Amino acid sequence: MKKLEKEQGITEKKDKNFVEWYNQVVLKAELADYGPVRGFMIIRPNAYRIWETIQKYFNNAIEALGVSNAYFPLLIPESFFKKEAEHAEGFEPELAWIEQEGKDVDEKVAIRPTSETIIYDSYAKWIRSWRDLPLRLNQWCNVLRWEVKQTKLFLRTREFLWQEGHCVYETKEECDKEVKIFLGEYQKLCHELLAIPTIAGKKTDAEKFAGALYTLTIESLMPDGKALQMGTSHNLGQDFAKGFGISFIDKGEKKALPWQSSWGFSTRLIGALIMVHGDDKGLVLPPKVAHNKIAIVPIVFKEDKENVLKKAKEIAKTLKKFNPIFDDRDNYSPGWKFNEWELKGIPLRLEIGPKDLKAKQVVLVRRDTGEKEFVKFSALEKTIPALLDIIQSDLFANANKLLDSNTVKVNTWAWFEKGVKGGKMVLAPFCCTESCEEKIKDETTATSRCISFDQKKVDGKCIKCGSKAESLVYFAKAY
RNA sequence: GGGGCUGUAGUCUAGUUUGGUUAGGAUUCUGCGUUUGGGACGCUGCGACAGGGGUUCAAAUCCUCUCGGCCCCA
Repeated sequence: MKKLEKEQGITEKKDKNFVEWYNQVVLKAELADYGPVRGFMIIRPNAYRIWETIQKYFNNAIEALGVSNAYFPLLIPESFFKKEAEHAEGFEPELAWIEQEGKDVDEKVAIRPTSETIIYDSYAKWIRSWRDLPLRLNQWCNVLRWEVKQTKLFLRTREFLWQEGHCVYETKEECDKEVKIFLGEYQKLCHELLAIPTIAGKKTDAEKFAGALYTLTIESLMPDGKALQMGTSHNLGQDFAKGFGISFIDKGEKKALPWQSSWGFSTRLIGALIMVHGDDKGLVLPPKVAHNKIAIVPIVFKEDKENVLKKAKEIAKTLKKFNPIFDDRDNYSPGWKFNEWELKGIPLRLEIGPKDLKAKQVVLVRRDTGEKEFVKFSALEKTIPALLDIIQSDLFANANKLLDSNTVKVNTWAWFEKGVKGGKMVLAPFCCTESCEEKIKDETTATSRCISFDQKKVDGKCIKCGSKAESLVYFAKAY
């Protein structure tokens, strides 16, 4: 019996061997699988559901902000990469070029690593007047970046799914404002839907998006002490407009260059979700992310079999809006089913057996805490939504505690080193020069995560070089 | 970029040191029956040496190349 447990459940402890634990959860909860080509993953239905939930949530949010969805081509002509030098330089090492041997090809093409260039080529044709602005489009798609680093399911794969928003504005002010608004939407998505707390800020020049004026980011800390970038929003300035010939006639009847933004998050978020909430039994889904919020397990014996099943089915029907899984498989024991639904992260389990039938009640069990509660049939429809809300907010509160207790403010190099080596998110005064950033990376492997939005007075000295600090900056080892 | 480990069924694994039965076991899966309050049991059936080349009477085992997987460090 023990052997069985070992082979089918999660056998690694989250706090003992995090890497192996993570792989087991992803594979055994049937979230993803390895593809036949190195660095590519198969997203299985359990994870794709999560992605669809995220999409639905986010589509609602951006629609309210005047963003429409669209789709642009997968392949990008080589010449497009030459129109914005910094951008091209940043992505060049990771581009995958299509080779068509023996065929007559006009121009070399690459698979998109991101879609700025191909989208802005169209924008140049579409934008004529200030009346065409602002233009706000988003696309859901896959992108390809030929990573040479170790790949990791959801966190770093060569192909991944994401959304990328691309907006065009008349003025810098408008652009600045909305770059921040979209970042705020990301933060809301992480906090409210995924129950993952984040820190918001601005990237240093060394870490900003290739070709951007500046990049805003939200960052979270994973349980193994590595930071994960959850979403970024860039003010691209006017360089892309220049490069791609996007211009408009402004209200003063003069030709003007617009300001542009782009913003994105990827299926990485699913990786974060697994890492932050999962436990030694497997995945833990926040109720709002879970498509199936309840697993109903009837406990049937020979005698009362028919009655128990009948009542269980009836309950399943009344709880339809929670998309319950009705598990009446007779080839598995109840214990087996409990373990399976725990592994897969279903937020609530509802047990009903002959004893419960007599007492007109069911047993409700929370996935996150394992807490059991007897609930009368009549109270079910009220209790369940309330319980789901509590689970959602408890998960966020716990994750928040973890982030809080692992965020430290330091002002000496010794504390800094100790902090980042101990897997903390470290807030330190920093001069923001690339040379200092490079040194820190060499010595500690930590990188700057963001310049905190929360800048009271900075009168300290740079943690590394000792010259006057410019800002308070978060540092951590990162994914 | 540097280093290490590894490849036997869907999964885990024995066998490799010292070449030699029909490659053994567990689990999954198929089917039947008995079961069911924390990974049930009996019987039945299916399923594997990553690939190429070499050495040999004989290769999962030795040599070699290729392909793949995993981990650590920069």
